[in-house]
Amino acid sequence: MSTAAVADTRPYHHGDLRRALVDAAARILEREGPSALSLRAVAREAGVSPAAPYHHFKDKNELLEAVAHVGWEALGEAMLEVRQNGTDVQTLMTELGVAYVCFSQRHPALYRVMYDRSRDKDSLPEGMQDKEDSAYCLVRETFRKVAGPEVADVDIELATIAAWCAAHGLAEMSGFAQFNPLREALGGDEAFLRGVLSHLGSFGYRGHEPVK
Amino acid sequence: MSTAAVADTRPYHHGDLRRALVDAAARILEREGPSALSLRAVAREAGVSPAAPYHHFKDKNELLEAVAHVGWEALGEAMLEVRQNGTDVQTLMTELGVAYVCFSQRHPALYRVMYDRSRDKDSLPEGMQDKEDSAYCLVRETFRKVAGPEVADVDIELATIAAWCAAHGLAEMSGFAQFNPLREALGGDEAFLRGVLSHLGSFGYRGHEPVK
DNA sequence: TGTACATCAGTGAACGCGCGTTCACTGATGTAC
DNA sequence: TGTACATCAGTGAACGCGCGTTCACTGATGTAC
Repeated sequence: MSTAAVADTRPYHHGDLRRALVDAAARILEREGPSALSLRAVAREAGVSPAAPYHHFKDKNELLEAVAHVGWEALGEAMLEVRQNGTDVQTLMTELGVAYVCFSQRHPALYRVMYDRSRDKDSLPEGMQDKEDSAYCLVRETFRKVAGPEVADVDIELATIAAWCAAHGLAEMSGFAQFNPLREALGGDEAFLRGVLSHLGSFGYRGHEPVK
Repeated sequence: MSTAAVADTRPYHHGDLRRALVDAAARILEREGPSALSLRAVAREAGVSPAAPYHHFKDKNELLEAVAHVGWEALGEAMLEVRQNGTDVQTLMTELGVAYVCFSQRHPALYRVMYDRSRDKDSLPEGMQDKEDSAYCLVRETFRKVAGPEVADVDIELATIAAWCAAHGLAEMSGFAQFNPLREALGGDEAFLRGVLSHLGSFGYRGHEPVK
């Protein structure tokens, strides 16, 4: 009884407005897309005045940064889950790519914010290449295993970058209408993704070509 | 003498304002980036009132469409130039990729507008896959030559899409700061691009793998 | 060749809008004594 | 345990801004006769 009133009337202090704002931003992205993501809209969605966010973020930029950060974490988790299904190391690469692209398809607006911010900064999120448990490093380690110990680090790194670029490109383009006939011919979207990813560098491949 | 006055005073009617507006838009993109590209800014840059563009474009959307169209044409031309240097068909693929990425580096803001519009429409520019002389078809034909006649059309198409995705991904990511050490180690940006492009699918490669 | 007139391609002022940010404020919370 | 007070985290009104678009207009051009 005594708690009923408390549940009804929102307290003046929110408790964890910072997180609530980031969540609200994510909801707006899912619902209305990146162009609707204004500071005011986020505050509105969180049920708070337009000035409130300034107690938690220096400016709009910093809020977007936090949103993107959450996105990168989620993308990393989605990719790390693939590891569980202990298949052979060859198909693992393709499955990582599929996981990457599927994430971008599930959260297209969030993915766009993530990359827009990266391009504005000309930088991937900090630490992505270094943190041992990052998705990027998982890809690199997978290449390492496939390649064997005699392959130079440079080549592993280049292959990792190439794979990451391909996944990003496919993430942005996989929905294009031009691919629909092919997608249907192959029996659905995932089959299409696997098809594309497994044809990376198909015919131009010249064996492992070390950097001189 | 009689023409001096004409040269000084701009005539009331512009002559080719449509083209002038698209040019102005391109200039703004080079100078200030995509976020500065408003209809009003374009009109200002072209030296014309904010209402003038409406005699040539239905709305802002249609103007951006025209800007993107010019961009795609230019990208196509840049790639078709590669054909001239009649090298072997293997390195041709890499060089096409380099041409693609270099274009995006020379015109980053324009490139961004091009792809932003494509994603909004979920579609590459119309006819890109069909027009015989398009860059996309050049890539496909190149794959065809490398692969030989016994390879199925589906596999050629998938390989083309994969290559295009990789080029797009690299175009958007090549400037990232994380890659600077590697870029310098390889001796410059073009070497870096060639390195990445030539490592596409390196170790995951399982030979040409036909779609069942 | 001249003239009337329709059409085209501009002008410039105005519209309403949502934005990011700032400001003085106030209610709630935590802490020192 | 109570109280004074600093600090924290909200409010809501206001700021100036640039935007896309519309409107009534006007100057220039082209055409029919």
